[in-house]
Amino acid sequence: METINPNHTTESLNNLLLAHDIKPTSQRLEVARLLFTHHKHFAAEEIFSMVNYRTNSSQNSTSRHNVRQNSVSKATVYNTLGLFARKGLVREVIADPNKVFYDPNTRPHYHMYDPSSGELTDISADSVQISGLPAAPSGREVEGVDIVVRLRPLK
Amino acid sequence: METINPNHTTESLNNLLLAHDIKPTSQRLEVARLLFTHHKHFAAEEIFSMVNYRTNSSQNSTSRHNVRQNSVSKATVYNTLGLFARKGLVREVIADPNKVFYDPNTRPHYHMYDPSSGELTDISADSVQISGLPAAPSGREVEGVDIVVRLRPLK
DNA sequence: GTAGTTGCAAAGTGTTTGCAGGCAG
DNA sequence: CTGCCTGCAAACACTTTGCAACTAC
Repeated sequence: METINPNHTTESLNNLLLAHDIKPTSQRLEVARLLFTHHKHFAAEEIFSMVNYRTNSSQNSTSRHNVRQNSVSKATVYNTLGLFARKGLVREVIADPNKVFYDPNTRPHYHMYDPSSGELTDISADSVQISGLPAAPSGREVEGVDIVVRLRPLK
Repeated sequence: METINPNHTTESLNNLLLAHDIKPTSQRLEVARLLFTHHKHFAAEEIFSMVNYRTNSSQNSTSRHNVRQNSVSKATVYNTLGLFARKGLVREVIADPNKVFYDPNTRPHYHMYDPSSGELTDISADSVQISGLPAAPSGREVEGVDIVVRLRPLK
């Protein structure tokens, strides 16, 4: 289900952050790497534990840019994710009342969610047509339209 | 914004609960009354405080069915709302990561949410057309499709 | 130096649970 | 009597905050 995209070098992640007006610190790069090398939606707690209890397999031996920090504090993970979301690098997905998912895909698309497995998958916006949604009331504008197809196990 | 529908007598609420296989206790009737006499979406905490810090204006003098309890505990409010949702009396709306809204309208419809005001309003399903959503993966079925039009204040 | 960043622990918020007592059939 | 219902307080999960130490330009 989860695929790895190895096309993100530390260099390109660096540029990605800079392009979004985010100063690339080693912690932020750690979090960004997780988000952008896995095609998957993560909750903050998952990111926190992945960053801390896992040694990244690639470029662990001869990385010359930074001393690899094996830990990013919880506060920093949350702050970083909030920052990424504010800067438009990732998108928050509200599908489960218990946690926010962070989605590295910021282009319009929708989601399918299975609460029983916690699995959240993308639905491409290309095939989906919606019409007839009302306009925003005065003084406000539409920020986005979220669609969540909610699944349950077959009886 | 909020309208009162006085058409729910204690009697009809009683039948409503019974029809949904819920034993009508005085606490459950309190919660049901709140949900069904206001055309509004409530969060659990709101219901908790409304039930406890407000005297219901109607039928306070000569109600002969139950001694009016001026308080419903927090646990009971949450248990009751969970029960109502499980039994299909109300619907949970996941629009805000901080709280679950309970919607007395269980027929298909969508929502518009303004996080800055906390206001959640209905969008009738009649006018909205969606097509192209993928089928559920094997072993699962679609429980429902949630659409949330997310608003923000105009700049 | 100065401003932004980090980590820790503590606090906070919404929600759930364990359990003893209560009430209804 | 028996089983469900209730209320309290404690526990919980996720997230935010205050603050002192740190780092980079």
